[in-house]
Amino acid sequence: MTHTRAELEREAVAHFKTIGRALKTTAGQAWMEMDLTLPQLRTLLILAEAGPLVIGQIAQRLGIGLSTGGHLVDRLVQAGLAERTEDTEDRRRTLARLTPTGEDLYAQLLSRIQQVQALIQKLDDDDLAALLQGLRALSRVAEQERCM
Amino acid sequence: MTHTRAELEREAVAHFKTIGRALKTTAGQAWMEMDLTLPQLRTLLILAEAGPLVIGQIAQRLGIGLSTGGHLVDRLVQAGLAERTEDTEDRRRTLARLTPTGEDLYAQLLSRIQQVQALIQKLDDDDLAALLQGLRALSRVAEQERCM
DNA sequence: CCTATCTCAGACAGACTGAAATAT
DNA sequence: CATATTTCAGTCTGTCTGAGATAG
Repeated sequence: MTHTRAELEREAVAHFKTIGRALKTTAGQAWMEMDLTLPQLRTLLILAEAGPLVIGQIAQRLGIGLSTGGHLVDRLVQAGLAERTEDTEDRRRTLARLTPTGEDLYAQLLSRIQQVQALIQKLDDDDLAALLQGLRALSRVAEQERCM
Repeated sequence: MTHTRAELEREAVAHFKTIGRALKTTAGQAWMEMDLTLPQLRTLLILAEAGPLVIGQIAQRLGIGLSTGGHLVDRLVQAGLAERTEDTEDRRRTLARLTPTGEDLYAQLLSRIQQVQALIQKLDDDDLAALLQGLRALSRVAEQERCM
């Protein structure tokens, strides 16, 4: 074995960087063309990660007033990125959720998962199997981190 | 072999999602606390990915006037995220580059590479070797994509 | 004189708030 | 009456532009 553990770790990090850079090159366009403000983007992010939410919860998470929260959801709805639904349990509430367009934008900007998927499909069976073993281990430690 | 190729691909994508979600949970805080506007964030992104640039190039990439470009760099400088340097070849020009603080913010928000590094260090040797084989292949196809 | 940047004044959009109106 | 949301002023901050000032 000519490589130390530390060298292997560095190489893995370097590969993540390379892959990230390649994805960003194609995703950079989305960042430049996007017509959202940061509060709107934060709202998109919250909806993408915390599922359908009522206005009050969104406002609370953003640390802003109810009025502003409703307004921000408005903007996303007008942009076709979110939609309002009635809460069947309490009809006073309004649930906000992302539309498929909104999910797409989120994926393009932040998760880029579709691009990763495209790359994975190009791997040969052997590399895929190896990647899978590594990812299983990685997502295991990631989950452990999360619960601590 | 009980798993089809498509199933393995799906599992790999699912693991990427899991890992991404775990990282975002810790990075979500950064998005909420950050005190930048979107044009400022775009400037940060450009500087992070295209290295030191003169004001004119930044303005051109953002598709805005020189005046606004300079102003945006100002904000980043005031926030301690960027710094101005003299261009030694043409002293009329001002080079803008990210400070370490700026690089950190970018990494936290978009590349999250430090967090990935922390996870990698927790893998055992066998899983790391497997991950490495997969990543080598993945970054190879990513590079190919980029040049097309 | 030309070029790169900064400064200044002003228009405009969006975030945000609190109070009143509305719906359940 | 209580709660969730919307509507309605009104303020504030940041973007953006274009003209003129400054430096090389």
